[in-house]
Amino acid sequence: MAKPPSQNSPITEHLAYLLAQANREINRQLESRLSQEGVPVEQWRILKVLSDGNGHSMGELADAVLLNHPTLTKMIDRMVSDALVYRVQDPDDRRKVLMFSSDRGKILCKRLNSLAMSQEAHIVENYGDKSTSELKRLLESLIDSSS
Amino acid sequence: MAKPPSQNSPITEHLAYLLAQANREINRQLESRLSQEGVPVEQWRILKVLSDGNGHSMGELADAVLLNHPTLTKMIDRMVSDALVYRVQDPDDRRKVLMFSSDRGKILCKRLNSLAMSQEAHIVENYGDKSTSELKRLLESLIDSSS
DNA sequence: TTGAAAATATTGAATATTCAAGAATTGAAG
DNA sequence: CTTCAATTCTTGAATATTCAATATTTTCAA
Repeated sequence: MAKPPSQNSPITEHLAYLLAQANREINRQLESRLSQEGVPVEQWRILKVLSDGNGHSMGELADAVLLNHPTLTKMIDRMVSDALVYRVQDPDDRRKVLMFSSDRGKILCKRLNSLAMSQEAHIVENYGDKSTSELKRLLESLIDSSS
Repeated sequence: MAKPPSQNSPITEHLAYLLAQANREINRQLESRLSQEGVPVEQWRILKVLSDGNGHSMGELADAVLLNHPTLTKMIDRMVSDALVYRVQDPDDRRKVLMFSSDRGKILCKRLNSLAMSQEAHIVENYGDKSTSELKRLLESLIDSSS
């Protein structure tokens, strides 16, 4: 069994570092694909979450897309300017703002999904089907056990 | 075998998303521990890499600690102010700047290592020894296959 | 019912990061 | 040699993120 990192272990033996490194690499690849549509990764996440057609509050959305509230607010401002999404005040709780994807946002989202799917296909090609699904399973389980 | 994500799959089925989510969670935990010493995660990485006592050029260091060059330059400026590290011009190639950890930096690094080790121990407790080492193995292999 | 506390989203100032350009040095071809 | 391209690091301006404070609405206990 792998030993845990000790005082003198290189940083590459720390789980936190390996996660950061892998995330950086994969995120860069995705970023570079999505740049074809001029859209940052976070905006793809937002459009994807909103693509279920239901309204999502800013709080829900911030959790789902891994951004904190003020950052999300400002990104949504930009997306509203680009007519990709729109705000509606929640009639049941007027503190909340419900976000929806516009038709334009939905069309863009489909193209972004294709780019993201093709990235994942590319990873599976190099890295293997079995490793990919095993890694996903372990990541899900790590996330569960950490929250 | 797990199916790859399709147009309508939730974002949680994408490897890129799972990596981002896991990284965010684990990084936050580490950040919260290291804040006890008032040090951001990136500074721990820098001190750890420099703790071998060898000089590392800014370029090397930027790769190793997952920061791009200008960001690293500015972080190093702060750490020089705090007397944690110092710059030496490389005598063999005067374009390069070699970075070294000061004694103060080395002492701080030991305390930070302990905090990081205790975090990893905590993860292993909840998540399991076997899962942790398997996850590390898969991450290393993903990084290899992606670079 | 009222008033204080909690929840939700946004704003503005402070901070940090990134992009593009610059300065210094080296390498290498003519 | 000499000059021109490549490498390395830093800087300054533009951009983005974060922290703390604010405004609004809801909840709930007295």
